[in-house]
Amino acid sequence: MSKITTIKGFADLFPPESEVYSLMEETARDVFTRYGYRELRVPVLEHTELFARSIGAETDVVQKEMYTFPDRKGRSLTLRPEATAGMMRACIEHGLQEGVSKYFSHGPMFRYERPQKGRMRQFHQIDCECLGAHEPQADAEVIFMLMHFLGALGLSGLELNLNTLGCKACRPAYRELLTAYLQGLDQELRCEDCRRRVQTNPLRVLDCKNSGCRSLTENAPTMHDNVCPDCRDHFNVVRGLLEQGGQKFVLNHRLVRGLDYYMRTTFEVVSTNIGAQSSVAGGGRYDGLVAQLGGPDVPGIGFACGMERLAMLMNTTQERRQDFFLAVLDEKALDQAMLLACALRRDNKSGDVSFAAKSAKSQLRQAGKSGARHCLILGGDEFAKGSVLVKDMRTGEQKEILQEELIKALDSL
RNA sequence: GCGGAUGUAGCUCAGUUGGCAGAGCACCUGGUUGUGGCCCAGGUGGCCGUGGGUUCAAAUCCCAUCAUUCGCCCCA
Repeated sequence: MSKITTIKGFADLFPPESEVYSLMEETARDVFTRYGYRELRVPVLEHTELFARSIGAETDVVQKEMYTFPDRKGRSLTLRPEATAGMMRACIEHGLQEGVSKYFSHGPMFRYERPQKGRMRQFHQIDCECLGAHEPQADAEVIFMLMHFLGALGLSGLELNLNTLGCKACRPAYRELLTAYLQGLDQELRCEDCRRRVQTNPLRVLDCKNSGCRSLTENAPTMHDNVCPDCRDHFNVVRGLLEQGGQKFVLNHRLVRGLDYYMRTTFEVVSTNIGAQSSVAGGGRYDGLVAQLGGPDVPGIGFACGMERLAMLMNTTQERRQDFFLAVLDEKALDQAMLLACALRRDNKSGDVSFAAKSAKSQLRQAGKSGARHCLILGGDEFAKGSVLVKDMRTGEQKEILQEELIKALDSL
């Protein structure tokens, strides 16, 4: 019989790693709530069209990375490759309130890519979306919040990259300008991919990691120098706010995001020491997206954090702590022991109880490994007296205590 | 989709020129009739990824295949 295994690019998370993910989720909730965000839970499966319309039909994500399949009635469904589209869909479907709405979410996303370090086919993101604010103060707040969150996870050594992508008024002109510039040095472009990109997505040439391409585009016109006055003013306010707030950042004119809906402010947080997949969070403004999905013309800005990548940066040494381990030395006492343990748990104590009467030595060993503060020993003698022997695992002191006084005794020890 | 590396015990990995399948950690039992960590003794645990080939003989050499992994692409 062949073994059934996980699907390629899908992973089981055991402790302590699973606990790191819980910690990230709790921290996110704690921090985001302070900024007025509330949780939105949306489905993992959506109509394919949602993603085609929001992310961009020409992007790699939509063209070759989605888990798309027909349901039993032939409708095309897709496992979400990112969170924003579904959250926008939900907001539109249930009617947006006037003013600003702030939502966060977290959960699994799916992309059919070749797995590698920090990249799974099922991966997890924490997302924040702020709708209804076109002002640059909203951009700055979102960035402050993201950095606050990453700081609360105890991460350091991260770099915030910032850029503006212009808007639908000024980006087309820049795109032409850049294309013309790139075609001027077409022969010298070293990498194959960039030759193709000049045609399909010229902005991506700026983002190429090939050092030859990078030096060739060193003097290319930048979006930043070619945005319209409105975009320039917007970006300057964002930069000014970050500076005043003491948030360091790097202006990176090569920062071009892969999803079509981004405009104006974009940002990305990178780490230098987790291998090739260095981007741990990214986001930006997407003012046209809600309208594009059939909703009102409401502006938006948000970001996504890659939990797998954050996990690589967090130290996973969380010690196990329990209040007790209940060792049972006599078969007669097994039932009573289990009931006693449950009573302790109802009284907010945490701990394990033996289901089988084994040697004192082996159970003390087990108690030690469980990290229990006290080992409660219930053998034939204690069973007869209705008591329990309480051993302090740190000092080794032990004391016999009647079972009905146990709860009070554990508190005072 | 393209390249490179690796598959041997639960985990991390040795395994020489082709010659009985190994270590450390973990786990279990005992040393102590009912007392952990340290120490000591013993023990469980393997289709050597899978299928074929060469050979008297294959974990080892050859072919295929699957899986994992690191890069590219792309993205969080």
